[in-house]
Amino acid sequence: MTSQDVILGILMDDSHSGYEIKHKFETLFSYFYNASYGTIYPTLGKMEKLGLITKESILQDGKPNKNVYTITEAGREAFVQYLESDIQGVELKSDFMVRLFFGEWTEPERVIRWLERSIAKEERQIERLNADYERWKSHMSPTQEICIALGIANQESNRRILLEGLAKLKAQL
Amino acid sequence: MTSQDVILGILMDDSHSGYEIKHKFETLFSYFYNASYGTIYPTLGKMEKLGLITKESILQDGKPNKNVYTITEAGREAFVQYLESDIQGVELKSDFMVRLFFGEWTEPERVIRWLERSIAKEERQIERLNADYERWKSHMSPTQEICIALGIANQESNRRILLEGLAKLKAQL
DNA sequence: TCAGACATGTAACAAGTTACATGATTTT
DNA sequence: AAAATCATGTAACTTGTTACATGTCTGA
Repeated sequence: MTSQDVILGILMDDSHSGYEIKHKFETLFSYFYNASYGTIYPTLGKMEKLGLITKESILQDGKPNKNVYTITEAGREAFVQYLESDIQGVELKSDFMVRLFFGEWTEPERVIRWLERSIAKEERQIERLNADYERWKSHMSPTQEICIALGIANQESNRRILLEGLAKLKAQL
Repeated sequence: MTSQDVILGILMDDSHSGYEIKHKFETLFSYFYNASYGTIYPTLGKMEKLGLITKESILQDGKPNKNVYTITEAGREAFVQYLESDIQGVELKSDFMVRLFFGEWTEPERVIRWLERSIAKEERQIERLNADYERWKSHMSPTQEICIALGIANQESNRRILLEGLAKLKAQL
């Protein structure tokens, strides 16, 4: 899976600018994929050269021009090819879990602070995902529903385990 | 969190070679962090130059020499500084979830195959994590227990949601 | 006899982030 | 008056992977 594949997926049902694509990453998507402008803009340029997408410049008043990209037939074929390729394993990099693993090398009070902040973060995320679900569920595909259910269930399971762990650590103080 | 921080953490309670560090990544750790030899060896070299670790070459017969690294006082201080720094947010990159999100663009049979394979994978991982826990629980710290509990709970929640999703998709066929 | 464990290291390449550069409009 | 939104793009840098290079011993 490359950023090109993900951008093709976003352009499959509608044309978008680079700015809008970034927005989609942040709202719908950030839970399992993300990319910065420094990735998005050069990738769109490369994809246009490859003939996977076409660019249309839209003049706006008061705002900068918008470059709206539309997927081509070749782009659709490339996306289908991606869907037919082997699935890559998930990559997770969690600073929080690394610290937890090495938690014995710092004061219990600090570890407790880590846990409390992490729990608060999980709770904010659960609320955000539930709100996202409420807002978009009417036009979400069945597989997208599984996606968001995975996210919510994960965050709820994290919350539960962290609360249990926190209670145990506090009992040992 | 850099690979240097994680390597320092591993060297905190015992000296190890690069090969052994890689092995630790793969067994204890791969769930939330990993690095290849191409990262480990150059990082160890850099850390030695910085005075964070010292190298001792051990001659072995029948096997290649082993470079065993030991953390220095400066290394311990650097590790403590890492533990005092801000926690970085988790980074997740999941090809599986991206495909699920775009699942409407391919045949339902393919999506069902993705789900079935993913469920089988989660089940293997759950067994592996449980086996790891049984093997190491006697010398695991309380925070390490939280770590492994997070991993197991996550994988079990994924399994549950995927099974539910699979049933729904099959019903719609 | 062949795969896998043991063991280190480099070079080429790929991928992605951050910071910089620019600037009007709208909301707080 | 400041911050956020809208909008694009590049250059320098960081980080990391993959493949190559080398070689023995052990167990299936």
